[in-house]
Amino acid sequence: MKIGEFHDLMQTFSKVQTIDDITQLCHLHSKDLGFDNFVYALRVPTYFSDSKLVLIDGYPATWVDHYFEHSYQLVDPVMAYCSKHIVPIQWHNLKQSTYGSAKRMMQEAGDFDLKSGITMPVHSPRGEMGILSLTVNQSTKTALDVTESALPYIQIFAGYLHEAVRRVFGLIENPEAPQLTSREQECLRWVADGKTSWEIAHMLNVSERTVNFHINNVMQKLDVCSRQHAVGKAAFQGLIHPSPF
Amino acid sequence: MKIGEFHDLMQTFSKVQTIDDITQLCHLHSKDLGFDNFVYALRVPTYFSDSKLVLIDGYPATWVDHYFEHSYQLVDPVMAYCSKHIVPIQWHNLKQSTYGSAKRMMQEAGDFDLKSGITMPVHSPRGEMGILSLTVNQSTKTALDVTESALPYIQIFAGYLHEAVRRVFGLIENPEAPQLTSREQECLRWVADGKTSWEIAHMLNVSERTVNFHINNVMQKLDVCSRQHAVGKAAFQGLIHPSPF
DNA sequence: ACTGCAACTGTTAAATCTGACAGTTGAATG
DNA sequence: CATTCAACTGTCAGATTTAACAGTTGCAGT
Repeated sequence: MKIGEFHDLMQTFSKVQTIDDITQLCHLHSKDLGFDNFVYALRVPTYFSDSKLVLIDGYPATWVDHYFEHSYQLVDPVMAYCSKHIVPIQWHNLKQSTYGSAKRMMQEAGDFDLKSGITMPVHSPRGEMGILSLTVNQSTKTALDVTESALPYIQIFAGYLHEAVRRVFGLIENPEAPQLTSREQECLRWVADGKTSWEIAHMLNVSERTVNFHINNVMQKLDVCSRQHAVGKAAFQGLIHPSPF
Repeated sequence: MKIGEFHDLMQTFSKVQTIDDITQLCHLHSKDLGFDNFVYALRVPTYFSDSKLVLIDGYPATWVDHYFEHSYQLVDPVMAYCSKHIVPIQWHNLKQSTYGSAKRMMQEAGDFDLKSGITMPVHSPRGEMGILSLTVNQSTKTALDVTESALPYIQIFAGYLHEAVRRVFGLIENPEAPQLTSREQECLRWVADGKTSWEIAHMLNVSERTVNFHINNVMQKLDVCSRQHAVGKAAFQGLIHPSPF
């Protein structure tokens, strides 16, 4: 398929309104690219101590259960790759882990018909991470050719898919995100960099009271009652952008 | 050009060792796609109150100076788009801002021959944001066709470019990142979520002293001397992953 | 001229954190 | 069996933050 056509096809993602529609499209497009199965996982951080997981897949439910029961996400070499990179990887090009647990996992995946595959990580502004994997039931030369030639396509695929899921879940706009004034942002940034009120006051040439005043306003706007939490929550919501933009 | 060929071309990015090489490749590839000029900007957070900016471009230096002198990054609609999205945008599809300043900016860009363009944002695991813009000196129908058909290509282009720059700057692996024990991570996460020592102690069923002990260890490992800073620095270095992975 | 709002300032009591003191216990490893 | 290391615990002085009190100033838009 020509890339222009494929790109046009992907625009269907920009209209959908439900997860079911997205699932249908994923089934369709992964078949088009010659794959037998797919899985898309989106991690949406809610707090540091918690996050939501959105799963869209055609995987055997038994495998998915098995995977999370054994906390395989902690040893999965695909996961390790995804948390560091932004371009796709074919499974057979992953460095073979020396850990027995990782090896065992990949073997068990094979038992569930997940033999060859390609995975594309997508990272978005608030730290959400999406992972799209496309799989083939075989590990023949032909199967590897399928993953090879899918390299460019999966990047487009994963991008529009990820954007669609973010849109459906309301992750793009964050209407609740409070507006911080520039002075508030400034103080908060210095707090996040470990400065005390006294230090910030001297840097900004204002009184310590003023610094506390601004930080207090920040804490109220963020609905928290300590600086630590303010830093954590703001970092989370992307409210403190590193300068210059 | 076929996408397979284009993808193979992009693999040249995975070998380069210097920014100069990368610049050459960008010149080459943007010409190939029918564009007159390009700019790639990478924001690398260092602290919350500071970040490094890597610029790779063929833009008129006078425009770049002009841009930063007037702090246009704060009103630039392209920037605003990039900080929220992960798929490319053609400039003529950007919502026209009601703010006079944004409109004036786009007009001035036109005076510098930046008339039509397409931009692709790339976000990576530690919050670095890369922006690749390809431009045409005209705003004719033909120019818009160039941007239109570049939509799929620029996604591949930006991905491999971004990965190359990250590699060259050593942003992928972070060898200095200290290892936190599981208990230390646990405490730190709760701190980032705004809990006091007393609260954490009760949640973990240990004494308050123990919580302080762990957090103290964290602070030493991170070389900081307050909880705020620990949270900020850890969030920055990606040391506290939201569960489950 | 009136309104709204960001930025700014002083004081004090109570809560919380920081850094210093010095250890025990249990699991894993060689 | 010796060693290493994560996890755990107590106390106290001094620093810092939090939450409460009540305002002034100057700019921008209606």
